[in-house]
Amino acid sequence: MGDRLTVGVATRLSRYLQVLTQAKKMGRERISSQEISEYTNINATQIRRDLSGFGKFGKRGVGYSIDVLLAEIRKILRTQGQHNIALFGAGRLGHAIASSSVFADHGFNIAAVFDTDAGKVGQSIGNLEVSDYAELKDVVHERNIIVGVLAVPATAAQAVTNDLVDAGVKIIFNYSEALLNVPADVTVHTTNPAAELLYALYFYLA
Amino acid sequence: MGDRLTVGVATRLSRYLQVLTQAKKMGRERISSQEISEYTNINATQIRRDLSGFGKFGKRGVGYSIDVLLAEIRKILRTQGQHNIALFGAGRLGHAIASSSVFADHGFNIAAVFDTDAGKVGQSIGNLEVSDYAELKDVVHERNIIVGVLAVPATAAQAVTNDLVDAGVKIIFNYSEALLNVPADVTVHTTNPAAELLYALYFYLA
DNA sequence: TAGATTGTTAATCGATTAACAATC
DNA sequence: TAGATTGTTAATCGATTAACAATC
Repeated sequence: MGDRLTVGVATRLSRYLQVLTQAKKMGRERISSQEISEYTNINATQIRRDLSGFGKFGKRGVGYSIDVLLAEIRKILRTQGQHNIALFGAGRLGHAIASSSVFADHGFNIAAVFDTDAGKVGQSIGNLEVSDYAELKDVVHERNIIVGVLAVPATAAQAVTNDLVDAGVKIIFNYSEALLNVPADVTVHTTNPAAELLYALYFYLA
Repeated sequence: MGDRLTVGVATRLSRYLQVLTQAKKMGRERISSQEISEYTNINATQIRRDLSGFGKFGKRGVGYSIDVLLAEIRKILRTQGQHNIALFGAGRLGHAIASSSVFADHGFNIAAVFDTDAGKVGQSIGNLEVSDYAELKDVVHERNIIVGVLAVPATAAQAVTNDLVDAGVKIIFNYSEALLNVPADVTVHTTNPAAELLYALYFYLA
């Protein structure tokens, strides 16, 4: 099947990957659809159905081998390789992101850090140095950066976005609350913690 | 209708609220279903359908008044009041969260900050002081804290979670990558930036 | 009036769920 | 063998989409 996955399937497979990665880190070797369900809030039958569409990866009465499932899902999502991303903003949030393993665990390598504050150029953040913002376009091309992660104030987000779009980046991950205007071929993901809390709160109060 | 919203509707309404809040901040007064669609990636027809189930909030040919829609959705989600939350972890991520307006914008007040490192007690973070972790249970009750936000290392997340569950907190917002075990009546939301990137990447590569 | 956008219908597609045989 | 869990079916429900009259 060279068919494109539906949005729903791709989203769910990504979430299984997240759980499997973490379960492996915790030393687990096998996992059942029921357990994945508890961590993702996705129905266990649906998990089995999603997976069985691509092959028989599990063992009845036993569950799924985490290594096998990780490899299979990465194959399906075609995300086995390493991908370079650039981080914008060397403030507290930028440092927190750079020092976290959450991107590295999934094959995303932070290949550059930028800050519009020229005074920060050359400062180190993790094992990287803050690059000169003027070199954005060159760095994106040289290091084949396909994702821009925005850890900048909301007031600066649109300007950085425009420069990223200009440089040809097609995926933007927005940690600010700004609403970003981009061309139709650019994808923006805005993190949304308060909205998720409101939703949890509704079911708590109701 | 005293009926409970479906999970899907509650999720989408929360996302509309996020966009409306930000659009208002940017000085906008009106917005169309098409614009909300561009920012949320939710189909415009579905947005109108979600809203029209509760009343006729828009004006044909014009769009929706942002103020009207904000008030109506808050009414529907019953999230008009202020809610107290507690932040765990006074590191870089904790500071970034405390200094952001993302929770305050939606009526969430950070009423306490804790850190398991006793050396940090009394330090200020924003206009709060880090409280003594030993007082967790008392503070949760006194300040009526209903959400715990975890900005702690993955290795510490389960222990803090257990203490929160013990103190009666039913909603946990997990910024670490740890898989948390909780009783069935406790809701955990784990942020998942890498999984969302994987999903965006699939559609970029395909 | 002309243009824009809502509110609503109807048709289709995907998600959800229960149930259970297969089998490890 | 007994217990557990997958793989799969079938039935239902909600999401998605196109289309368009109503109306601002």
